[in-house]
Amino acid sequence: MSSPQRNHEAPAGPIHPMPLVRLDLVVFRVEAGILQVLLAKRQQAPFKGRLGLPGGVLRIDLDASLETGAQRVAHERLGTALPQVRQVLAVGGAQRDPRAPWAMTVVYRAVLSAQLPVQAGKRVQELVWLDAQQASQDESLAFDHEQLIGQAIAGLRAEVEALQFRPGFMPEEFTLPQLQARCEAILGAALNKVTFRRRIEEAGILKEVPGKLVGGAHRPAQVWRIA
Amino acid sequence: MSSPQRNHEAPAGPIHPMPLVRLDLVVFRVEAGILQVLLAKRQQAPFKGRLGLPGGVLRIDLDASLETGAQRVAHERLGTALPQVRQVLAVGGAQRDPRAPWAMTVVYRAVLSAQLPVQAGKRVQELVWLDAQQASQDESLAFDHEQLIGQAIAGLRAEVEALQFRPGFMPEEFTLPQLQARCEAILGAALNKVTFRRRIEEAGILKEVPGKLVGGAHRPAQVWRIA
DNA sequence: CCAAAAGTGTTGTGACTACACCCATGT
DNA sequence: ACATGGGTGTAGTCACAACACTTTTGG
Repeated sequence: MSSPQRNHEAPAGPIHPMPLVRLDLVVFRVEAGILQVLLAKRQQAPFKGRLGLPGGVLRIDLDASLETGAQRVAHERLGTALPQVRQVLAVGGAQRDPRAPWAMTVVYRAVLSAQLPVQAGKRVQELVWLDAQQASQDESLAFDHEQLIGQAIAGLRAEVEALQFRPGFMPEEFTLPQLQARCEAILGAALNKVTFRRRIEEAGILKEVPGKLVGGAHRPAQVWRIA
Repeated sequence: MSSPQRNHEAPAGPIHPMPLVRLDLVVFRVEAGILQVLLAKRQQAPFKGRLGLPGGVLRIDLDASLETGAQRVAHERLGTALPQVRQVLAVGGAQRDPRAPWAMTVVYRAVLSAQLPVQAGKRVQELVWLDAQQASQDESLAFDHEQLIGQAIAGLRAEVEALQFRPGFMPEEFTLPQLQARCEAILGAALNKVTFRRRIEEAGILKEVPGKLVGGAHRPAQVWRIA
């Protein structure tokens, strides 16, 4: 009885105009113990010349879903694939963007694991890494992007506190001190070494690789992998 | 309300078709110690006759923002205002809804505090309260609504565990046993009385009202208010 | 042998739980 | 007086943090 066959049946009721739907990206990395966020200098109005999140318009002819759309935007604007994007939230309203009578944005976040080379792509003048904590309070950013960054940081921190590491969060192989340092940078606080290792152990999310890695000029550390 | 002021300076680039944007509601209540979710029997294809989340199409001529749009849909479909709606997530894709070539949904959740009388409104045949936990695994619901319900439950539980009670979560005045019972129903687990009260105390989110309330035929309980 | 970082054991503290107990009211 | 649920005190347990310590490498 539920046989959706006719794909172009008229919607029950009048056809209403739809808003402009954009996809924006909050891309993080950890550099020198600091959580940084990737911002683009805007080439167009509004907020021309200011810094804002890289993003693009949803293309219903190209994107199979919101998430794959976010991946496409990453490719076009940043020239790289993003590991494990996660949705932050959606915002929208009539006064959001002067280029359209009604505009909304779906925001995704991702963490770059290694030195995935990010390079400016289509319609991006320049890409800049800013301290994420500072950017989340920087009123000079375009739109309400500083608030979106704050929401993205909150979500990322919750995930790290729960030790939910997705593939792509770290390089293929890494040491526990490296992982702990990364977590500390994201959380903005020091973690206890004993507790951290015990929780990792109990979570059972890592497995060791029977090989070692030099750590400068000292005792080498055990190498691990996710899952 | 907001007159679309034709700020149409041609968007830099071609104008792309936009998806159908819907707003769906996950409305909870607690009845007899069980967390329940409100579902509507669908009058139209797809999934005609099945149960699904009440929702409606975003109207850029009526809605100032996504959130106020969710409120409007609540009024139209349920005949009531929803206290403190919170966004769950947005989902969308090309194959989502046969009525449109590309459709997306922004999902909001809310908890009805008292017996706010919900009644079927425009284009709603019948409203039903189901056990929320069961509904989150009920494959017979329309679309992927059982997954959306699961996400909404997870978000609600996280909020309750953090003791983040918004106005409207409870009636104006209530007792601690009532609040604890409500939390237990939402979490689906018993809470320790001592710990619960100590955490409430430390959080400082409630204030007592110098008045009492009878609790059946026994010792009356202290009455509290939020904030 | 020394420095420095990796990794482990030990102890104290604080939060949660279980349990017991007192309090206030209606019958 | 008693039953019933509201409210509080006490002791045991568990997780975490601080600290000390051992281990392993390069110089």
